[in-house]
Amino acid sequence: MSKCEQCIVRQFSSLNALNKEELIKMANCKTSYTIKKGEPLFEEGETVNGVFCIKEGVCKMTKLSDNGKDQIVKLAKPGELLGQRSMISEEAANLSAIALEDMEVCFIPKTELMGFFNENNQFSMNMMKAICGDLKDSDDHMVNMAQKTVKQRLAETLLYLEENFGVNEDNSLRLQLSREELAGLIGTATESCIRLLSEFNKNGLIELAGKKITLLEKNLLKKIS
Amino acid sequence: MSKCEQCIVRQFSSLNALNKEELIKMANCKTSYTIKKGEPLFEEGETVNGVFCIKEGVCKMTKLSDNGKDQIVKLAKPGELLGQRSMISEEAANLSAIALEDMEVCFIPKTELMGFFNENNQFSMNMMKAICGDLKDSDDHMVNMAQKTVKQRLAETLLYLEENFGVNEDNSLRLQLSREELAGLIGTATESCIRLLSEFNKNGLIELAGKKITLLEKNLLKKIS
DNA sequence: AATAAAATATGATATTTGTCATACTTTAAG
DNA sequence: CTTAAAGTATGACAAATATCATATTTTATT
Repeated sequence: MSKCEQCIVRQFSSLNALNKEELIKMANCKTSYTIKKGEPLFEEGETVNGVFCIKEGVCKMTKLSDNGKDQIVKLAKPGELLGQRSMISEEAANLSAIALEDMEVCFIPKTELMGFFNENNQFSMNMMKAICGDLKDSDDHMVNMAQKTVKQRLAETLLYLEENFGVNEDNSLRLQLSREELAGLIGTATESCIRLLSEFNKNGLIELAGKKITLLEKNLLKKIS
Repeated sequence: MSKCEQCIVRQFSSLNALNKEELIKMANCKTSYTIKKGEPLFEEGETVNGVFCIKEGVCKMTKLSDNGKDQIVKLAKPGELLGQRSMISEEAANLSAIALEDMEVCFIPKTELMGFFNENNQFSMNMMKAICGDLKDSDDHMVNMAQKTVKQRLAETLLYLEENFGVNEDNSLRLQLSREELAGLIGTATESCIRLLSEFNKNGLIELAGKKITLLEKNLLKKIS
């Protein structure tokens, strides 16, 4: 069993408030999982009795809309915790978490975390701040969905993907989403997404090479968004 | 200075976890305000060093979009606390809070609340749950914005307004929003909102009488949404 | 009560976006 | 390597929505 104490990603999450003793306790009760690309960590409606800590890989948090399309509500990367909201609300998961890459995650059971809540105020505070951050992001995202055109949202999302998930050596976006996923993220039909990508490509804003997307004119993209 | 102990709305918010002693402390540091319809409690970008507790009246939480339109992110009613997110994140307000009716609110300074956080775990937990509830609502709202048509969102919103804010004696929606505000809530142009209201009216789903809106065929509205 | 201002309503039209059909390309499976 | 399946691309068209213009109604102000 690996030690939480030595886990690098811990520093980037609410867990950085835990002391040595608490980390040892946590290491003893956590479970580690390997999740393959495309597999779920948990799905909408499931009861998640604890929290997942992402050690490696990126996942999408999606919600199935009435029209049958999966809306991507959020992308989560190493260091982030998943499932906090459902755990705290004591409700079933509102979103599904699906691996976009092979992932390594640890599961920390609710009972353990609740103990930390009661004993470690800084930890509670960190957790609250994380959720508050999610709330702000969600509100902002909602306003964009409501008020911006698909073109604006695509431009914005491309910039977001580069900023938050980086690029490969060839400058293409590191996180490769399918066109369908990208459409789900910006909230549009897959064909519309493809069409606009083609347009951006023709206009020299981006370069398309198979699944690879490279941002060429970030200033112009910013202007569009 | 009125006593928090005897305030009815307290029971509906996170504050219901406070004990007698804490309530007395709070009563001594809180400030009460009367806010007239149309006036702001606080605005986007302001620093809010505490939390507002709504005693009476409803307010809208809005965000100004780049296109100049005000998107209503949330409606808040008596018992709800406002400004928690900014306070906890230690950031400027992300949203403006504007009174939709004459309001009575109390302001509780941050310093006081932080003390309660540290001493009263149930209070922290309540606050977290409230924010988690907001996050779920926001995520759901976002998916609706992205995936539903304006017509669906209007139908859904009308039902939401009746369910959450009730009706007058004549069965019309108690909370009267202007067409512009309603448009801001469902995320569309004012004209589109008016047009669809007219359509619903013609089809007998609702009845329009000036600013008054009465839901006639809730089952059909539900079907549409 | 008279007038101005704001809100509501509706038509005409342009734009955006979704849907369906189909072709092409890449990936996966045998 | 071959074939099927999935993903990507594009055209044609329909539907949804925004925008602009203008009329009507309501509300506020003097």
